[in-house]
Amino acid sequence: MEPRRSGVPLTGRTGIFLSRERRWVMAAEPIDEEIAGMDIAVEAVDAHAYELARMRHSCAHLMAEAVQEVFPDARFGIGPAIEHGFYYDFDLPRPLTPDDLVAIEDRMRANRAKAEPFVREVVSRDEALAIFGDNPYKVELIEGLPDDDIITTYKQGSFLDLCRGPHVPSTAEIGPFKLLSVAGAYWRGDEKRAMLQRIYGTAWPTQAELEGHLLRLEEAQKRDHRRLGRELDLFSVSEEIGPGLILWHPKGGIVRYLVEQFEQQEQLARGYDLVYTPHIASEKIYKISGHLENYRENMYAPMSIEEVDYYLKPMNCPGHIMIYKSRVHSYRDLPIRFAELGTVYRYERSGTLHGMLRVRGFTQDDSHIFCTPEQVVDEARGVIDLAVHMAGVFGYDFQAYLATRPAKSVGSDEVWERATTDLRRAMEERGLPYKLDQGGGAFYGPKIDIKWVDALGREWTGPTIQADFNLPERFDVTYVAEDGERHRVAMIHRTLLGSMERFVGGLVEHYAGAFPAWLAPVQVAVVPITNDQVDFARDVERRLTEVGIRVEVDDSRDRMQAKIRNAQLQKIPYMFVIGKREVEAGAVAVRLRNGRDLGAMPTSDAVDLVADRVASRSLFLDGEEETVAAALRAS
RNA sequence: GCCGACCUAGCUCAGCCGGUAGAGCAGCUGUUUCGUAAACAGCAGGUCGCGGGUUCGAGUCCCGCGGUCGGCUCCA
Repeated sequence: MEPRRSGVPLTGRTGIFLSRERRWVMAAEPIDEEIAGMDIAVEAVDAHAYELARMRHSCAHLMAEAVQEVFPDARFGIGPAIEHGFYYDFDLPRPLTPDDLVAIEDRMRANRAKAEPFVREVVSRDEALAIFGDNPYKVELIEGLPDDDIITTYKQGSFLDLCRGPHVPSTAEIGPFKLLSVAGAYWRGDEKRAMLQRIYGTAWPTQAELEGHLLRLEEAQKRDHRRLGRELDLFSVSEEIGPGLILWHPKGGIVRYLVEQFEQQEQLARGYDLVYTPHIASEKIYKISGHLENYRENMYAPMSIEEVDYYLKPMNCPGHIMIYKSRVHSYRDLPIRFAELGTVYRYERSGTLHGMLRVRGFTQDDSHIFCTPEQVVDEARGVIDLAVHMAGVFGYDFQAYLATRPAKSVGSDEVWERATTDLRRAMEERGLPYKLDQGGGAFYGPKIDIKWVDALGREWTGPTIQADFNLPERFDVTYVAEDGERHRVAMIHRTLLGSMERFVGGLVEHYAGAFPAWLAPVQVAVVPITNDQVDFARDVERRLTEVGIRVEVDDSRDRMQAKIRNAQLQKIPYMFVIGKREVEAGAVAVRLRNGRDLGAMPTSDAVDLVADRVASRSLFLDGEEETVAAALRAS
């Protein structure tokens, strides 16, 4: 049988699969055909993951049973296992309250204790329709099943559900769980359809694992860039300025500046040219580019300037193309790499805004590479090199994806084939392992997506390298080849960090606000113990400032303990404590923000230590940290 | 945009069944000058998100709007 949309033949295999939506998809045991309508990107047929997902899915049923007890009129949607737990969607007579969750959880525990068996039964289509006839959601699911599909139900206790399974033998085998939140969710993810109430929960084999997971959630909360952004005075959002528009405070500004400087230097060293393009542009350009046709819902209303409509730019590509087209280019000029920290404005629906991570105005580290078709592989490889380098500097792991042709797209099959092969080759030649993101490409071309994997194992938008067949056509972008004829140029869009907003927001969470020395807004806090040491502290400040180190002297009337605590809370990497002894010895006592006390050392040594760590963009504050980290990696 | 929750001092949060706003931290002033995560005291600070309604009386109840949060959808 031909898999419909999956691209991964599953027939005859047993197991579970992690779909592109990061939802665990369970197959019957054994699979007698492919999973209907599922867009499978990643397969994970390992026994442990299988059992975990099975247990979580059973927990979803346990929850549904409890909901049915509390709300006899409830109609049930779907209840799959997901990455760390499960959810179930319900159509209920009234909104759920936090108290409901507690009640449902209590019933779940009681029902689990009954050790009810999960009973599988094969039913005919007509039987299924009869059983679930009063539930339009289940009816729709049944009607969507292929004609020859085997339809099964599972029952535990009083709860009967249309379900492909599999399940654990009895509710007693469901591990420790906790219900986490209620949220609205469209039926079948379609915003034109009914909104159901979704309860999210998490479940684990052991209590320790459950607690571990809850602890990780807490840790993620502590790292929330919105909270740290306020505590560390990095940025804010003002209702008066407007939602989704970021105000960068001085301390956030310096971090952004340093990241930008670093990236610009790297680009200049790799043959990029820096360009600048305006924030608004005439409608003429967006008619040619197709943005008014295809992207209008993300663009802000135009302003009229002497009878012509002008738009805030949602992308930088048109500007870069116009720079390219300002003269005729020989094949000898290519590749040409235009880079710009381009600020763009896009309309985002209010409900999607999220701190610095999802905003309405942002600055992309954008670049467009114009080259010959033959140069695409080399150029893509060059970008990958740079991307891998950046990941290393910021201390991210990464995972690459090759996103292929989506259903709605432009261009011929052979052009797609060629570009996809080029991107694939670039990764393979570079030895970069990647996963397939079937149908995840842009409408105008395939792309490589590299996701940063942060300190908590979460994936973030990272570098993306996209081939574009659309714009070179629309703008008729050409070069003159050796044969003296004009040929169509190949164009690559690429961004490394994505946007400064999202990247710096992500960095805050990755580092939990404790930036490495080179990025720390304040690198050294000088702490005189009493007023008698302030003059010496000023001296130390001067010496640090002279070598470009950002320093603050805490000459407040606080006690030393309070000064240290404040520096600590600001996550300042180095504290130079100065008492009577240090002044006499011309020394400073160095304390790291991790609590380690390096003791007194000559001021010049301390300055050198910091300067060295800054210059090398080290992720570690001193040699010992490095050693410990290396040992952890090795183990 | 949709579903739900929330919005009280710069921050974190109290505020009962409607009776006229409170704490800690931060800030300011004073005293203290002290060896590795919070000295002590005083002062000041709020159209309780905004607008309307119910009521003798609204931070508390109702409606509308805005914003935030958790999701859905979408995405750099």
